Amino acid sequence: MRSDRAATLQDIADRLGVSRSTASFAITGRGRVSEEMRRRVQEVAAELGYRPNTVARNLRGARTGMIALRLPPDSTAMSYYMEATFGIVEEADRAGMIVFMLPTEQRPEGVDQLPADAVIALDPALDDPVVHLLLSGRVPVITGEPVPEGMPSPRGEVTSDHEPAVRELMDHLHQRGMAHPAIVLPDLQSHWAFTVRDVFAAWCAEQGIRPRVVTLPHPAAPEVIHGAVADLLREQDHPVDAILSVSDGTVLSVVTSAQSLGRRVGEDLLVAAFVDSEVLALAQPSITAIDLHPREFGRRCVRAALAAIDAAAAGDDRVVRELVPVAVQRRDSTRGPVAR
Amino acid sequence: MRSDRAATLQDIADRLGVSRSTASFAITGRGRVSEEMRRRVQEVAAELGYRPNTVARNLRGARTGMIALRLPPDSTAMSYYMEATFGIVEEADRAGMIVFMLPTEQRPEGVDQLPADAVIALDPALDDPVVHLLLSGRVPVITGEPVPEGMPSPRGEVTSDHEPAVRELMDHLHQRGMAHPAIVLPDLQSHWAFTVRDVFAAWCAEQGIRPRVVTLPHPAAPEVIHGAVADLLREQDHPVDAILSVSDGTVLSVVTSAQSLGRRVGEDLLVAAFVDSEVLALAQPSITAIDLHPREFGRRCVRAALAAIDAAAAGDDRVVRELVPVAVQRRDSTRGPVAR
DNA sequence: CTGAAAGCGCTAACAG
DNA sequence: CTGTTAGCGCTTTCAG
Repeated sequence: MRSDRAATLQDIADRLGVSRSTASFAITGRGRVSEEMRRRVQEVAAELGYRPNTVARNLRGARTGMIALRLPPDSTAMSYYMEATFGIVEEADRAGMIVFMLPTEQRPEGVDQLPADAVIALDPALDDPVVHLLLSGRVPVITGEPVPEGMPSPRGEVTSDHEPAVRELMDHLHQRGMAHPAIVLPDLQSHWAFTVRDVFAAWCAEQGIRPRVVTLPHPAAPEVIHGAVADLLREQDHPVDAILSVSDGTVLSVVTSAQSLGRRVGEDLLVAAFVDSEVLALAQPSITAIDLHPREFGRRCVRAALAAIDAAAAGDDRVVRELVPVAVQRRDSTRGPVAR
Repeated sequence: MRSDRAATLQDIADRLGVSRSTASFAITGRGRVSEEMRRRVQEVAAELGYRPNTVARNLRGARTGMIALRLPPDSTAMSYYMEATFGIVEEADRAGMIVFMLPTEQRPEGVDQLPADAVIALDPALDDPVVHLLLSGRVPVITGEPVPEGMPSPRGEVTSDHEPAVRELMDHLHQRGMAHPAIVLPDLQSHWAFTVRDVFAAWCAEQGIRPRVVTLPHPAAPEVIHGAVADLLREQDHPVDAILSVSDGTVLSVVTSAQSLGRRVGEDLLVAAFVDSEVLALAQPSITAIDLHPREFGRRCVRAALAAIDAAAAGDDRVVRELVPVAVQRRDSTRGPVAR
């Protein structure tokens, strides 16, 4: 029954012998139109399988109905970003918006004028030129995690509430007998990496413990991780009894390295990660980690983006801020000594 | 120097005292326009920071410039999809197109009339109603992996060349001493899962080996996997000496379960996965897997999509087909007995 | 309560 | 070689 080309407002109007505008008002529910008319329009619309042409609608409204999403380069392995992305897509969909992904190797040309109403940039890194361009462009940018010092300010910032969780994790490890912790950091120029490092250091200082920090290239090859773990476990004076790995991919290598060096993870060596992922629950022993609630985080990014779009339209240049709670997932890798 | 609103073709035209169309032709390079004129237009365009308004351009061209991407539900953990997505985004970008993601919980309403020039659906599952809707909709669909029997045919199919790789993997395991293999399958209604199962069964039949197939819910909880592995290893008559796990998340649990049951993976138990991911190289022992080249796969999907778009415009309804080679990554988990 | 008409920014006949 | 003009499908004043 339906023709090859999509039905337009004009088709509906013609069918009813009314004008386009009447049909439009009836469909959007915005204008003054009789109840009877609205009913008939809806009916014909349904019959013709009418879908408003979003392109035309957006052209008219000087909007695009789109949110651009920038993930950090080299993020492909982290399920965190995948989850966050789905959260973003889900919430955008509820607002009738579409999420498109920026290519990792974005050509800088034109990136300051994307066909989008807002950009969401997750974990913006200080050394990511694309993010710099984005931030100085025309479209409002919301970052997932704040921008590191030295970058232009975004129009919105959604932040995970890392500090209390990191402290809770440290306290938990302490309770389970940790005396000589080490942290394995990726060399990422992101706010998240910086925060975790600083809170770790602060906690250690408060406890009068020497903070051992190992920085590894990102992404790190297994041998590199293995070497770093071996170094930590072989230290003569105070062999490490807990290793905190910032990224979830790395922690698996940490565990297997430690095991191959004769350590029993969860017993004589505690291990945890600062970002959770499905495989950490599947591993054996299961690995304690901080659940960053990426899906909810993504949803909040979209809400911040919508707020920023409205604000920008109203000439309001306040920065939207949101804080997302996170949770420590205690698992077997930090259960502590079975027998002393 | 640049005003608040974005520059338009009219702005350029006014500045040069020419007409919009001249500016348009000069920018797109399509029309007949003097070299001199083109140069001046380009110059002013650069100066004003002109970017063509894609929304307007697409409205005019009755196109959207967008490709919709549908990932299977419950795919969040698999890095395969993330890689494939980046390949898709990258290649689409080269063609000046944008990739937006469909929400997992897509409302069926209107899905047959998406604002997209093509849809790419990865691993379409027989029981996914959204894919059915998509396939009977107006916009051409390209599937990554063929649709299972019983679904409408898509306009394009990109397939991984699984069979030779699965055979190569089986031969490899056989060489390394495998006598009693088992396969652990997720209960996915996808072509991929069906193919892998069938090739496994065929290979076993040719060798006169009894094919042991265990089907697990997807996603499977670690205890479930552990239970299945325990059953396989405890079989009295012919305890299994090789476990093939279809999904990459599951294989990690298989390894740790086997280890906790006293097996030495890579020595007295061979383990491999049918889809590779970064963590499999990082695990210890590193795990043999089939590298599906997801990035390249994604790129091919886009090329097929572009071909399908052109074909559809030309009224041509041939189905575009592509076969992507895959590669077995041999790692420590299938090294075989150190000493017999 | 409804119709006519303008226009969002762009492209592509068709004239000159 | 360039200008004029007519839309793409939609929303939204402004008249009636």
